[in-house]
Amino acid sequence: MAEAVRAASIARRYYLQGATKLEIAEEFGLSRFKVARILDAAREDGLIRVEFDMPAPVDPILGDDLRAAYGLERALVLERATSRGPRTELRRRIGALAARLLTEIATDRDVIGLSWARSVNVMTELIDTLPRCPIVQLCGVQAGMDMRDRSVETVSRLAGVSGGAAYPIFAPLVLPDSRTTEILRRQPGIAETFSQFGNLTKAVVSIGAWEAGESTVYDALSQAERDAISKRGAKAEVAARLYDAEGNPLSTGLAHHVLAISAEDLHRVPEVIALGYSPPKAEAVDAVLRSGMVSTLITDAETAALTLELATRRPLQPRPRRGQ
Amino acid sequence: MAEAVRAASIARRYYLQGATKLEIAEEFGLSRFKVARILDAAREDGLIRVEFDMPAPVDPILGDDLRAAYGLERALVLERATSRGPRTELRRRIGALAARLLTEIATDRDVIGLSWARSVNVMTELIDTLPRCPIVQLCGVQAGMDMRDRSVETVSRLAGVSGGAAYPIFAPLVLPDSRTTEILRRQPGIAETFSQFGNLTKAVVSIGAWEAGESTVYDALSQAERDAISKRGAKAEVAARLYDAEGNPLSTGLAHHVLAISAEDLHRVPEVIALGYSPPKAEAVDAVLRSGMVSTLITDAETAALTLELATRRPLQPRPRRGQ
DNA sequence: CCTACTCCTGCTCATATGAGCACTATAGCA
DNA sequence: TGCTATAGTGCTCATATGAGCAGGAGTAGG
Repeated sequence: MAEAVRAASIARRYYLQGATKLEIAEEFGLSRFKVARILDAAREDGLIRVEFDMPAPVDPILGDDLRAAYGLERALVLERATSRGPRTELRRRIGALAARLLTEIATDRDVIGLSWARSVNVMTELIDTLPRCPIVQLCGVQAGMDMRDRSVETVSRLAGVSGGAAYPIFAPLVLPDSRTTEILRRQPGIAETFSQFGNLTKAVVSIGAWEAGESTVYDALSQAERDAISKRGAKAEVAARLYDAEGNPLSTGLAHHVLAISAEDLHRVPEVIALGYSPPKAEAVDAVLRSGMVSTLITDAETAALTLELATRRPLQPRPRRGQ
Repeated sequence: MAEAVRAASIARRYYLQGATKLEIAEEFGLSRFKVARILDAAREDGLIRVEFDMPAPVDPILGDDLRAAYGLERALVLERATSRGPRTELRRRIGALAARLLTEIATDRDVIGLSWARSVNVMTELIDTLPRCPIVQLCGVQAGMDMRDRSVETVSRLAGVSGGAAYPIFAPLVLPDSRTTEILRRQPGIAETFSQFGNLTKAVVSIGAWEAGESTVYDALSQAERDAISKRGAKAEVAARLYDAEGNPLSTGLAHHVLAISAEDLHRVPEVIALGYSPPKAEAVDAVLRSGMVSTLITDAETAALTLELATRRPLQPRPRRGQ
């Protein structure tokens, strides 16, 4: 106990008051080596707990582990205590985190892309200030989604908040055939939006799992096409683009009848913020993170833990994002 | 928030995983200076909290502050949550801390002195193992104290546990006059005990305040003598020796009719463990600590906080203990 | 009594780090 | 436009620090 008390004193001087080990050694009449060993031992024995006062309900440890495991720029993990509750509540919290992050990191030189997803919509609703920058819709509107919340206007709304230009896509995400898709893509407004994809500096997307209820695209297809895509190994969907378990983009027939940014264009965006929450999506999150496309992941604690397990279980070849 | 998350990641890598700032800088693509600044800022902003898992119910922060303020070797402060309750309960907890400390730091080369006090008695009752070392009674028995708990035998009991020699004083602490005192001091058993005072390596004493109910010696004197001593500026009493508010030993008439170790001999003991608990004793604790005699203080959280205030209020000339 | 062993300590030297400075970029303002 | 203020950055060099090692104290076993 006497040891522990002394160790605590030393730790406080060192960690909190920033004293040098040499100073501490003199104060306590020890050699600096002894001080170093006491501190190391205290850390290893768990005598010292370093905790973090986060300004948001995020779990810094899970976040940091995810960041390190997948080579992300950062990961915001909704802390466990706040991860409970119905899915809509979880979505609201995830959206709030994303809103806060985007508000914080957006500058007036950004070009911001938004994919279609309920969580992204929640995010836009929670943003009330944003630098003057263009807002670009990354994919068509999912017909199956609830339109009553005026989600079609999300891009315009956010552009209104920002004061920048809006590049919406007033067309469905999934179309019956490639011909219709091509025609729509060449439509004046839509073509203009597509032309912005090369200028994007930030994108907010949602991660879907390739199973019922975990991807609005999945839910919109025929059972035949769902199965065909499943057979190709699709595990995850981002902006109607598919990825296998290793994070490789899959080119399937789907690619030709959706109105959405291409996987390549999305990969080229310097900052991709991906929202992927709720445990059933863990595998999909793992897959998308393996693609190296994501710079920031926003998820909940439970999904984070599951995803981390997947990361540990299967070796992860370092595939760093550009500029990291 | 993005900043905070990054800072937390960095702090975790640095503090918990022991990474060097250079490594962290490379990982995060920052300069090592930036990393240092982030860590400094995180500390200053209170983003990082260092907590301690103490193996005893002690408050490491109050203890460390007391230690630093008075130049002690250490201070054990009973944590606030456990400082509540009736005085006997508090005494039991303080005694338990002292028992644990003494058990831990005693070696077979020690000569241990005990002053008379209820808290010291509680301590001895809670000690069940001790290296083989002599136990020396530092002062006579306070007649007013409750004898039913066989406290007179404390020294013998502890010597029994230790297996070492016992040097008791079977005589009252306060005597009617100096002549009786001198005669008793020369009595065979008592003289032998007094001759051990020069060999003491550790002493456990209690701090009394010079007011009713806060010092058994005070309570044992006539009102006339109490007042006379008060007028001399006495604030604290340790082993029937008196100290003024500055921690200077006072020589009063009392010195000549008590059977106890002299202030000088007590000062010479390398390790003096002082028990001073309950808020009314804060001033006395402050006074005794100013004497530079104490190496270890054991107190409760409330008293510790009050004493700290006194230390801050009145400048404290550095008067370090020997060998520190 | 020695020997081998472990544990603990503090040393050397290469490396990491901090204090203070100089430089750049941006902003506010005349 | 140019000026100053301010904040942020990364440099130099003296200092602090860690890894690994060597010596000493204690100890169990021969």
